[in-house]
Amino acid sequence: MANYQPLHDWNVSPTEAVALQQQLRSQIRIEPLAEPPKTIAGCDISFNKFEETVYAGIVVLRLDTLETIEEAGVVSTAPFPYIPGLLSFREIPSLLQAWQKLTIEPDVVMFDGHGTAHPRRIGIASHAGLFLNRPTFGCGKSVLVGKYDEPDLERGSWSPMKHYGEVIGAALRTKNKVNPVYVSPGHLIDLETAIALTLQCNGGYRIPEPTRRAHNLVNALRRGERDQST
DNA sequence: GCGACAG
DNA sequence: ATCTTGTCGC
Repeated sequence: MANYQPLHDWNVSPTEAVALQQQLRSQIRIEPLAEPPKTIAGCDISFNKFEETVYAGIVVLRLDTLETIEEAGVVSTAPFPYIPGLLSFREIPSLLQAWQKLTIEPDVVMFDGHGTAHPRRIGIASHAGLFLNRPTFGCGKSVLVGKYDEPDLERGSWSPMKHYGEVIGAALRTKNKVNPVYVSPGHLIDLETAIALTLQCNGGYRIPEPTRRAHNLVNALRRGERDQST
C-alpha cells in the first residue's frame, strides 16, 4: 500500500482552505528531479452532475513503453464544492484513497490541473506533492491564471505563462495545430522536466497518456463498466 | 466595483 | 466536470 503524509484535515471551510494554502506554499520546492523516473502516474475524478458521489482513479505507467502497470479506483464523496483556486480540496481526498490502494509507488505524478500556475502558487499538483512527498506536476486543459504568447503550431513548442512577472508554467503544444496544454511544476520537479515528461507521455492525443487513461478509468467506473479493485 | 475563474 | 449529434477541417 502506497502511503502519504496527512499534513492537515480536509474538513475545512473555503476561508480556512485559503489560509492552509498560504501556510503550505513555503514548503513547495521547485527543483530538478533527484532521480531519473521509471514510472509515472495519472490521476482524475469523475461524477454525475448534481450528485455528490465521486469516482477517483490513478493509473501507473512505465515511462519507457507507456504500458499501464497498475490501476486503482475508488467511489467516494466530495467533501468540498468546486471553487476556482480551491480544486485540491475537492479532489485530493478521494485521490488519496485511490493512492492507498496502489502497490507501486510511482516515481512522478501528473495531475489534471495546475501546480504553480495558481494564484497562490499551490494548485492541486503542488498541494498533492506535499502530501505524497514525491515529484508532481500539473498538466491542465485551460488556464486559471497567467498570460502567454501563442506557441508555434508544431508539437513540442511552448511559451512561458506569466503572472505578476513570474514564470509560473508553460503553454505546451503536445500535437501539431491543436490547442496547447498548460504545464506547471507541482513539487520536487522543475518546469523544464515537467514539459519533457509531458512530451514523453505522448500517445498521439492532445492529452498525455497518464491523464487520458485515468480519465477513461474513472468514467468506466462511474458507468459501472468495471470494479474498483483493479 | 467589474470581470475572470483548473475540474 | 457533465449534458450530447452532427459536422467542419486536415
